[in-house]
Amino acid sequence: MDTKEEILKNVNTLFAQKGYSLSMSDIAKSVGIKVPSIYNHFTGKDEIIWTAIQIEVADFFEFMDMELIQINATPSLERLKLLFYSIIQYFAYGDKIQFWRNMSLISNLELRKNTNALICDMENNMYKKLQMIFIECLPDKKTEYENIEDIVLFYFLMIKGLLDVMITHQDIQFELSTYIDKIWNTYWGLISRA
Amino acid sequence: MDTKEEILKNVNTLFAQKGYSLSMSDIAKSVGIKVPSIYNHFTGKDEIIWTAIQIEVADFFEFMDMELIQINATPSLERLKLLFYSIIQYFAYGDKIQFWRNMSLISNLELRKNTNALICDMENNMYKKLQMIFIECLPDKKTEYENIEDIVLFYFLMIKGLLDVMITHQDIQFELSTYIDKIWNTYWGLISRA
DNA sequence: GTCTATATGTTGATAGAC
DNA sequence: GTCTATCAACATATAGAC
Repeated sequence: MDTKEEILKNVNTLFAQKGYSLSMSDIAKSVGIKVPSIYNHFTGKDEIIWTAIQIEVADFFEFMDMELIQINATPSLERLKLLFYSIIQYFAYGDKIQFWRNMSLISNLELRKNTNALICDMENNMYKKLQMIFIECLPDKKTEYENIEDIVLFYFLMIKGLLDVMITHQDIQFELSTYIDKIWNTYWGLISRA
Repeated sequence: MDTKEEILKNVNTLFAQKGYSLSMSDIAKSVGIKVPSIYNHFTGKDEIIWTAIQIEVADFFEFMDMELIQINATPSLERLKLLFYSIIQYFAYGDKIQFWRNMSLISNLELRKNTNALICDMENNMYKKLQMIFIECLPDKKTEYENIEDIVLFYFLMIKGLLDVMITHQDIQFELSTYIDKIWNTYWGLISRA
């Protein structure tokens, strides 16, 4: 792997741990080079972080697209559950939740604005795709189409809320998988009867 | 107001903006004193931040207790809605969402552990109190007691998810109040039919 | 209680040798 | 492409005068 890729890979971990306050020396140390060498690949710290963020968002986007294709193979009723668990697992792996959290808290205003705009774009795109999945998966239910919008919104909220819980409980003993099951069952129970 | 209070008040804003990476000179400048003067009131940066966090969590706790008392005056069915809007408004005021977000992302491991433990304690306490409100407010519904637990869990998740959206959309044009109404109506619609 | 002066380390970034 | 050397600015923290 070339140095540039190596830098970006390590910045992923460092940004998750320290957010925008990660230092150039942190990066250099993790890669095994000296600080000035970094400037041969990037113009500065902001460019490195912004690149890492763009890659991570694109990665998640790609992951979601792959998942949406894959779930076509499963029975309609199972798809939403499968997708839910996949998304949670994506963020649970490594430090991804912390990474995404730090994205929205960057103290550099311009960088944060760009980042949040990127996240919103991605979410709106996902929102539309999810809506189609929902319409497909809940055809025999009495759910009106206008309600589907709200139910998709809730699907997002549930995931966001769950990720928040996972952050807060990161350092303490916690039966996560039971908790996740409970949440899904509640959600499914609620929308099935709606 | 004495200097110590003034420091803590300003640290509240600074921590919301910069998180753990706020600097002693940031604090000094905001209060209008020199850095060494801060050490006459606190042993160091960690103590200041930890104190500010404890105060904020206690403040929220107190706020919730006051709200729980106040809503007794409203009709049973309106209580949960009123409480929902109150909580959202609490966090929407000033930089409180950012403050709470930064709490869970402190790069100092020990401080973060203590902080998250504090948050969990507070939430567990709130959880129990909310459960009682729910049992009181949904007596004529066919909701079984075991379901109430899950519905309260969802009440929390919905709020957490909504706060996440508010963070992501902080810098862009966004019809927040419409969005909030939509979420509440969906939630209420779902649990009313359950 | 607040200050000046200072210690000691770290930050992001650049110049220029190899 | 990587390095050493260097920079000015900043960090947390302390000693000691007033």
